[in-house]
Amino acid sequence: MTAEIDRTLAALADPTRRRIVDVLRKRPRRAGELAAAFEMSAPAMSAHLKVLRKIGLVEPSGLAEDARVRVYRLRPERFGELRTWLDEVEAYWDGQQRARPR
Amino acid sequence: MTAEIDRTLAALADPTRRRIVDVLRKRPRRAGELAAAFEMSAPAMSAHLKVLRKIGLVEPSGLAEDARVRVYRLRPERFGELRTWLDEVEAYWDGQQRARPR
DNA sequence: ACGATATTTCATATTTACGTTAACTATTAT
DNA sequence: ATAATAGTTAACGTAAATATGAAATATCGT
Repeated sequence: MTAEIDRTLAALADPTRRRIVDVLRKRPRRAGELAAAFEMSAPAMSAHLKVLRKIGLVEPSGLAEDARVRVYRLRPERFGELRTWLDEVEAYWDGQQRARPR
Repeated sequence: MTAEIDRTLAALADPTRRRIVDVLRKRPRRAGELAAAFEMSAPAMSAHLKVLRKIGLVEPSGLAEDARVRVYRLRPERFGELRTWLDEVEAYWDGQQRARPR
């Protein structure tokens, strides 16, 4: 679905959100932890997480001892469609066009 | 350079620009051809092409018979950094990092 | 030279995105 | 019960993105 690629790209276009992905790549984090790490208000971070959550790039793993906290983790499998599209774009090399002179 | 990934994502975040890439993936096109194909004014298309051109995702191939026209073509090698980042993100696997064959 | 054509730049209007503070909900602790 | 904590939602201001028409630039055709 090409609309999903668009939404994935829109979600990742914001530098803060892309860095959130980078941080979560190492390990899951609490929402407040992320807000502090990015020196940004909790509502602002919540909005970013909402965007990422809606397209499914991150997910709150509800298994915290304290039910107030939300630990977000990455869902790397959700990047697959974007990667497939990128593959196709780069396959242009194999198509009619030939390598550019260096 | 992580800033370049950010700029690449920003350039591709607009659905029109992503589709421009898709169209150019098949073959190079004239600017006016693209404006017509997307049912959009020439200035609007020109602005989109400027964004893509600035980060180097497309390039006007200046060797047209008619010097008025600009034929834009894709530069797929410019997607490499984004792809590398995507590879790293997908290397995350269920709470653990795991190597991924290239 | 003159008018038509292709594209970009300019000026401008509208929409959208992002950040902040305040308020709300739910949960934990004393 | 009351207060504190974690997070989200609401309201709102501002900055940036995108579209349009008009004008500018350059080239082609007659």
